[in-house]
Amino acid sequence: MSTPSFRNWQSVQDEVLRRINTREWTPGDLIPTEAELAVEFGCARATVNRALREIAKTGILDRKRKAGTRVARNPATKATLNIPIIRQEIEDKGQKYNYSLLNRSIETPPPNITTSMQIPVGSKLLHLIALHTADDRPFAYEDRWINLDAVPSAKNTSFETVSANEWLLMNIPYTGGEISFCATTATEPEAIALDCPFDSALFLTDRLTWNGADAITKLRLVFAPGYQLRTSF
Amino acid sequence: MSTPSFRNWQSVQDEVLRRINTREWTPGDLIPTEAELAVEFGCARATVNRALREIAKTGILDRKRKAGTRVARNPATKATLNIPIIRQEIEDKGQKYNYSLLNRSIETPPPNITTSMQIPVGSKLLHLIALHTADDRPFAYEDRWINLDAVPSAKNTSFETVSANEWLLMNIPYTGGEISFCATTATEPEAIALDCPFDSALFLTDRLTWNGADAITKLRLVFAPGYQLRTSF
DNA sequence: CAGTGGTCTAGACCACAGG
DNA sequence: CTGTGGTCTAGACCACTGG
Repeated sequence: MSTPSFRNWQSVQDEVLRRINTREWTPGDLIPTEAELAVEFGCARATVNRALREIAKTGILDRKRKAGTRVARNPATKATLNIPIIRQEIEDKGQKYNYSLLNRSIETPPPNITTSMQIPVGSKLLHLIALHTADDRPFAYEDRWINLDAVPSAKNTSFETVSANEWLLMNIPYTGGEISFCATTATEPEAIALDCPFDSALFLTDRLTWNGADAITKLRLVFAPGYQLRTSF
Repeated sequence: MSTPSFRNWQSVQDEVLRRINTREWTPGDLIPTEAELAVEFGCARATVNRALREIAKTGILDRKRKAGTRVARNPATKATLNIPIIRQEIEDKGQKYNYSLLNRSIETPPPNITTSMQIPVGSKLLHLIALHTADDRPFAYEDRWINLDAVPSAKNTSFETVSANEWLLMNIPYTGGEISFCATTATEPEAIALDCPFDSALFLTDRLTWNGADAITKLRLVFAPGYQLRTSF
């Protein structure tokens, strides 16, 4: 068998994936070492390393020093979600975006907010409620708390024309966060703002953003009926 | 300012992210070239390349040949979703998993299935309906179509003890797929199987899996009330 | 056309963990 | 202790694309 030449890491990656898909290497198998593959493929070890590293990141391969590289037994599918600014999400669909602030106040938040944001009980946070619309129809209802200790400049911002969504992204750095999705029925203010029946099934996003150890903002986004979150893997 | 030495790509990455977070480099800015940074950091260009490449993958940097590297203006947050086998998802929570097949038949699917799977109208597919339970309580209701042309061996599999979920993963390679999430109200059979009211808001996952150009399976998963999908970024 | 990122190479050293 | 992956280096060539 004349081995064709694999001169770049992508072709090496393709070949490795082919061998996995054709069961030439089956789940649980130890595959040859980088050095061996480099010889076989006629390329440098760094090239093989790059290819295998990228595959390992998808979970299809498990790599351990000394133990070698194995085909994973139960590769949990991984998909990458894009979480755009709402305005962009709407404008990308060719629709007209609009934003309106329904409420702005500084309050003591309910306990579930303080605990998830890890903030002293009794702290006051900026509480914003807003509605995002697409082509003048309700799109998403936003209920947000902002940590004024971490974002003092929010105190002097009205958020009447610029959504907190965009303002925070443009002005406040963050290092990470958590996000969760679920289905819920509308609360009364949500049903009114989104102009849908009280018992509608709505898609809900809950988001918490951190800058280092400081909670920046906690956000509850309820989408109008029909919303879908999509991605591919 | 005495520049400390950055001898590995992770420390270079940290330093670059620090400069972005501190607004030393602001969104839209062109940052120095790899070669310049390599000199400044006292490391090889490949090291800088690795660091910048990884950052670019998160969307925080935009890189273009000749144009250079810029701090992205609207970095859409990216989160990685783990889509485990349902059994693992349940067992990871320390609960007892059970699976039962409610229906198995070979049918002509409704048109929305044939179109999304890009299959000739009138083709017959294997149709499975199953219930996954956690600690003997309904967890998810599965409605699945399997393309027998792409997976002929499914015809001889009962799917009574092994869920299609696991059987397919263990036996059939795939190259990619699409997934979407939304909220829905229960259909009658779903409400009965999941033992919840008809108007419950349920979390729904729709999944389509491909092997090259062949659709393998299309799956509608409806979760019992309270289900949450979580991740971090 | 020329500047920038993208990649490959050959060799080297290191870190980790299996036996 | 030794084999394996993880990474760094210096140099080179290539590919794309902006001007």
